[in-house]
Amino acid sequence: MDALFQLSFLLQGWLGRIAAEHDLSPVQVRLLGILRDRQPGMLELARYLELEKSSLSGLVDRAEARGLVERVPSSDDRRATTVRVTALGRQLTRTMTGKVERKMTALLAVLPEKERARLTALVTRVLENAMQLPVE
Amino acid sequence: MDALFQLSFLLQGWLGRIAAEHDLSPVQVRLLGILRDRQPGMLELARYLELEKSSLSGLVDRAEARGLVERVPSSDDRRATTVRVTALGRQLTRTMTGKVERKMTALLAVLPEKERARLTALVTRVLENAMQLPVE
DNA sequence: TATTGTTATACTCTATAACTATA
DNA sequence: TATAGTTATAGAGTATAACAATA
Repeated sequence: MDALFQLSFLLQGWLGRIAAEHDLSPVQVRLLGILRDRQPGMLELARYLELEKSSLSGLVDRAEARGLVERVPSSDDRRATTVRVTALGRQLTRTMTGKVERKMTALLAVLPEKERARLTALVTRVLENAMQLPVE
Repeated sequence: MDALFQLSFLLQGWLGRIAAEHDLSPVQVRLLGILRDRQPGMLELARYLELEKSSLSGLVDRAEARGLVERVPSSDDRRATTVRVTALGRQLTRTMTGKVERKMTALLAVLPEKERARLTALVTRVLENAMQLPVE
């Protein structure tokens, strides 16, 4: 259905512009989002982001140079490195999340509460179905 | 609302992967989509894509090198160039559109027809509201 | 002078291949 | 040998600034 795609372009456009206001690329935002409640190794992080490990090295380099994340040597494997979000990175994430939420609230304000709940329920069912779909 | 964002990531992920199967970037897909029913000038195209004109030069260069689009000199302004999709570009767009539509149909098949219609109506209302929202 | 477009340059993002260090 | 990660290299995508040609 076309409306859902249009909406997805709209939302992603917002995300991109809000990120750009803070000189972040979409992938840097995803990186910070993943690190919100995890401290994964480089390979694990590459898997989350669907990137090659070499791509991740540069990505983390740049985020680290900006003080948004930091590499922490793994204690039990001296080859391995984990990545942790810094206080600065966390604060930046919060700022952006707030902006996004305010936009989203304004967008959905057009619907009365009952219909908003119906929309959420329908989208949630669609998402649950998506999990079952063949990955292809 | 979080579910809508999740859905937007899912759909954009599909688009990206289907485009990658054909060695196209998301922006190349948008370029071809815009050219489906228009033959705009470079500046106009840059405005649609929200790019600098210099960025567009390279984008069109690469698409032209692959035979997907072609530059056509404007007849009434010798400075201006218009961009036209080729038969090959059009065919590629059709192929990808078909794949996306099939995925979308499978995704929404979880909802009975009546609820699918309700979802469309709700999303459409939200989109209409989005037009009214301050651009900022 | 203003507008349309390209070129030069620099940076981010990405992949592949080769490498280092550790397991 | 295998695994975790980095480095070297190359190409796409983007922006800013300087430029050429035409209006």
